[in-house]
Amino acid sequence: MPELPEVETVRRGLSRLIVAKTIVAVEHDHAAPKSFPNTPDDVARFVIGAKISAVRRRAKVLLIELDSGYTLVTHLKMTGQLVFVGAQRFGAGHPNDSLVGDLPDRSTRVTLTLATTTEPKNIPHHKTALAIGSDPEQGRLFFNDQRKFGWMKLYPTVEVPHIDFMRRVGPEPLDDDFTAAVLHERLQRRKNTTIKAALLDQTVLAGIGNIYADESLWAARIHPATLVRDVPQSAIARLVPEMKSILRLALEKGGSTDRNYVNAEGRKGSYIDFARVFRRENQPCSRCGATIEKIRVAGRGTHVCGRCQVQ
DNA sequence: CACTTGACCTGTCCGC
DNA sequence: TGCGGACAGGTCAAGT
Repeated sequence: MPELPEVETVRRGLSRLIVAKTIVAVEHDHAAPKSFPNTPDDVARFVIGAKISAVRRRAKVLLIELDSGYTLVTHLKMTGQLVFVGAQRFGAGHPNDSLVGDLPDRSTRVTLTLATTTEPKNIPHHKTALAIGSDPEQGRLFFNDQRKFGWMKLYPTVEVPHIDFMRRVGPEPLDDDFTAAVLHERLQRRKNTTIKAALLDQTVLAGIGNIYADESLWAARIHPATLVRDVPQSAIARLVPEMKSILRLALEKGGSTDRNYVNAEGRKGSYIDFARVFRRENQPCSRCGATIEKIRVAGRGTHVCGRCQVQ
């Protein structure tokens, strides 16, 4: 469920909370090796003692860039969370809009302990933790994931653009040069599938998942089950600006918390309160008053107004 | 190549 | 109250 607005919200939070901090220890759940597949040796050499230089995003992928020349590439998939807990908050209470209790919990896959330190990196390879002398621990970054679909993986930074997913992924919908003409062109390869399946295809465009596909198609009055070849260009011309404004509003609201999405501080997003169709089955359509239905399109639960979204 | 379906997981909800 | 099964959906692999 973390889609573009959720992942971007996490990125912004992490940018503020963890950049310029040094990773002094790494723990991970050995029972879930796919969550963090790197070897202890690589972790000791390229993660421990490295400083976080930037946090970037491409599509739904987060890139935690280290000054060691390596990047922690992270995909939250459906139930992943990246939550920073500052040292001052250990043992403190939790805010009302928080979804996470004391961490780590049983969903925790990876824990990065962070500190502010200027010590030179001279770390024996066999060490898994860096002695930091009197430098205070600044907090911990927890990668939690109930369903274990998500992962965090270390790549050389220069190789990140060559990862299969990165090479194939489509344009960012919020970029200024993403226009209806661009989407129309990208859709040519998926003429015989439904418009919803095409929007979910990350090689067509980046960052759209089930929530924002349904919301965008409602806004543009396009039925999700319409075949791409039957979607008129005028409808694509409506879709692109609607999608952009929905994604911008979702960013403003800190994303959508449907199940367990939280931002880098463990707090929920509130876009779902503004959603027009998502999770609103059996409620009246805010545009035409007909009852919103939940159907199945592209193998996904799909929310649609059967009256004002035309096929 | 285009397209669809199943697998990966665990927590929650529904019906019995 | 317990329990089996359906369901949730991002992406990749395998199938048609």
